[in-house]
Amino acid sequence: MIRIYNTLTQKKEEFRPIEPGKVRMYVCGMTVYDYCHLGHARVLVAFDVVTRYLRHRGYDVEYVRNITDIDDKILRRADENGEAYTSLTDRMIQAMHEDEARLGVLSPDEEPRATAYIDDIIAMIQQLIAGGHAYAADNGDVYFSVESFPDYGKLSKKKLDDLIAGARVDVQEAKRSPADFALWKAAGPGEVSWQSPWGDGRPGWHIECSAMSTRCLGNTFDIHGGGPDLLFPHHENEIAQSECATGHTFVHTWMHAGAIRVNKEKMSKSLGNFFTIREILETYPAEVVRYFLVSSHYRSQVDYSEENLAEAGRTLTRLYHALRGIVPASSGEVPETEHDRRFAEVMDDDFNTAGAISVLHAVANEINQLRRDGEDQAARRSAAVLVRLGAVVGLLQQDPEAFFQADTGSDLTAEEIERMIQARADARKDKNFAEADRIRDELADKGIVLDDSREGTTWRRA
RNA sequence: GGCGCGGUGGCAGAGUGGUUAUGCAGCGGACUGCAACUCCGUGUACGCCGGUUCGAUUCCGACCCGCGCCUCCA
Repeated sequence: MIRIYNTLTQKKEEFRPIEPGKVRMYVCGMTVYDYCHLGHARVLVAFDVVTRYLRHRGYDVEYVRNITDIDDKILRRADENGEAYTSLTDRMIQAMHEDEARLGVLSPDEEPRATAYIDDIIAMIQQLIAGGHAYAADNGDVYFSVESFPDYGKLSKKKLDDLIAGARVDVQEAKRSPADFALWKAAGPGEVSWQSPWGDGRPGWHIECSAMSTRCLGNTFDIHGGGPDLLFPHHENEIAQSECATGHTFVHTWMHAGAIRVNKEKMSKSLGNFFTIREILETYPAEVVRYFLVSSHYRSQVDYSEENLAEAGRTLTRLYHALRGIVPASSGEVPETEHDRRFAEVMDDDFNTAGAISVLHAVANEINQLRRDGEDQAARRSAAVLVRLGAVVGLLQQDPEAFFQADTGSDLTAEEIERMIQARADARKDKNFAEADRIRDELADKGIVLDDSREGTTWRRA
């Protein structure tokens, strides 16, 4: 039985999909006006693990993650760049797909783009107006009337009175209440726009997710996820829009990832302290970044630091060492082990990847012991377990040599390194240890570490 | 101010009413020409004060500290 923490009820609940065996999940994806940063990576990886694990447990998962490709920030950035907004969004979408692939994030089943759902968006706004939940203002905007939805605030636990009194929200003449938010924004002269019953304009920020999720997954679906800062207002507003438009419960389980921090401050656009994924991947192997993200629980806050990434690298290296130089048995031939059961036990508890990783280490330890004792067949079976459990969290799927020898940052080619290793082997045979050590030191200076074993010497990047 | 989350060993990070998290780093030993890798062994923990309990790091309350959202942000 899988238990998931539900932001709506603020507790872990037994997960029961609406349709047995089938999971419908929607995750808020990117607004594509810039490269993805580490915070995006966290959400991508977190829900990638959720999807992989649910499938591992036998569920048929329909995973939808949208792309918001029309929005004020996009238009502003395109304008600054002097390019068409579609050229900006095309570029950023392609970059996002590259980043995802490098992090081992599987593609969602559907990736709806807001601009392809304008008709659905307009239809939903019409439903809201017809139901008395929205109104067209004199300026051509259409607003959602927050007071028309008694449950407003149920996700973020906010009281409408506090929101209005706090009123850091836009106070605009056209709004009936300061907490009302735009469903449709009238276009200014020369701005990108679509035709609508209220004049030319574009969708507001929140409506596209309501329209796309409903269109792709139905009025009510199982899981809706996203980053921590979407909880309010974005997800709160989605609930209001969808439940008022359809008359049905929108989502059963709300999941939110924890924030990434840098130097004890939240990493955010407004603070300007964010790292893009591609920036980080210049310094660290992608799988190390993924390991770093998976090594703590998806809801906890994590601190990005060089020290933490370096440690993730050392730890992942240990796991790959266990797999080095042996061919895992075929997984189908290895029945469920105690490790598989333990892994499922911790993952069933709200996707506890930190606990799952401790199981991975236990398996690696077992492999190393078996190899020490010459139990090669048993070691191959345990290796199969390690690889199949690693797959569920998206780790350890590379050939170990590829992991060890990629991105050396060294000028030496593999051939040159092999030649030096051979020269060292010759020197050792002649008991010329001074020369052997000189070669080893020279390689170390260039970021190459040697590992000696009975079978010979292998190398890896430091 | 409103709402919410958290304080675990040198560091990272799970978890539990009484019994080993795990990893990194450290220390001792084995292996090694010496190292690295690996193996064996090993130390240091649950913010503070009360309460409940036979027993609390784990439940309850107060306090201190940190953080997030309330504004574009994943």
